[in-house]
Amino acid sequence: MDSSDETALHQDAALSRTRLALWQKLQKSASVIEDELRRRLRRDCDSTLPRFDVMAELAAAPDGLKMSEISDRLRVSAGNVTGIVDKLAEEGLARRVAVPGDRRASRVELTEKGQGAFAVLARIYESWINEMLGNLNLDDVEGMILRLDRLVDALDTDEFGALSRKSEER
Amino acid sequence: MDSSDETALHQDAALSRTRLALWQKLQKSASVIEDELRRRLRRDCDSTLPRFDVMAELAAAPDGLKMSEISDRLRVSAGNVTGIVDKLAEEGLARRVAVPGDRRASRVELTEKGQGAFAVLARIYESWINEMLGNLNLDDVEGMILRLDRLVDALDTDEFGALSRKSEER
DNA sequence: TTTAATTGCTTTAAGTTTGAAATTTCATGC
DNA sequence: GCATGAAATTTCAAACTTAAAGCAATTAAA
Repeated sequence: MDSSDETALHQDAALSRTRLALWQKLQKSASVIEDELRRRLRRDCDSTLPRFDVMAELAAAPDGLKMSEISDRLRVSAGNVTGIVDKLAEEGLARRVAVPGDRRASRVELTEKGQGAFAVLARIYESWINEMLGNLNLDDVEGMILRLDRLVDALDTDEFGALSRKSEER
Repeated sequence: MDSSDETALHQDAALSRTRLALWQKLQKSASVIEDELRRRLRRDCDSTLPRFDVMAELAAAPDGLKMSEISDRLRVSAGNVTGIVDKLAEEGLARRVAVPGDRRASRVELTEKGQGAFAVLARIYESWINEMLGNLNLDDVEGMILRLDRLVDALDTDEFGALSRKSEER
């Protein structure tokens, strides 16, 4: 092994360490923000993050979504979606609609009440995010989006099982 | 309201939207990576992410940590830490040590077996991260670290309750 | 057809996580 | 001393999650 090989190895190792540090910061940021969102949703809106996430997916899908589509997009188990949708339905925020031609499946959609409730929630939610990310300026935000897009592309591509489905399906 | 006010408002609204988009990407990246780590830890190492996280904190603290310190640093409930440490202790990977002068508290530290086990885990873990973040080069990584540091600083500063404790205590 | 395989969803059991008591110990003021 | 409040953990119940099993309906094959 000559010295240029050694240098290359050393650089690889250093980059690996730096990537690890990045992951730790990414993880911490995400969990700090998520915890705070959870707390505020519970405290101020009598709701939860999983419910908000499901409603957000439904609000973005004018024709509703099948249970399996919700489960794929949010990357949570099918059984879990059943429970969340059950509760939204109990509260009159969402409903299951029969799919003509397939009696196994059902489409889930927001009720009018659900749409109204989500519209309120979404505004508050965005303002919270805007507050929490308040010290990142436009350049920062765009720079990070650029790099995260690249990261997500790689994660989707790199086989990582169940998680690539989302982009494949679109 | 004159036109310059309107422009300013519009820019604020646009920035708010962009920040929201950033958060969504951040959240997705983190959860995709986390899910994959969870899966691999279970499949290849017969372990879990919370256990790994606790061991990592302990490994980085030569004198061990109090239960409350673990709970603060990982931002999980105190009751949860009790359970995780119980299991690590059962398996001989960690132990509780009495704190002289305070019979309420106990200090948790890795056993030698625990240190050995963690050393192995940590190498594998870093290689996984290095693989998953493989398409981010040094510039990307450093650019993101820079911005995430600023974000974390703001999150710590901005009162956000329980979450600022970590940095305050150091 | 009849059979087999797949799909979409729900149910169940087991394990996590949390938030709120409950417990024990420490610290302080009186 | 003694009472009161705070601190460090643990216990406990409720909510959430997942993986696996189960069902019913659909599709494909023989």
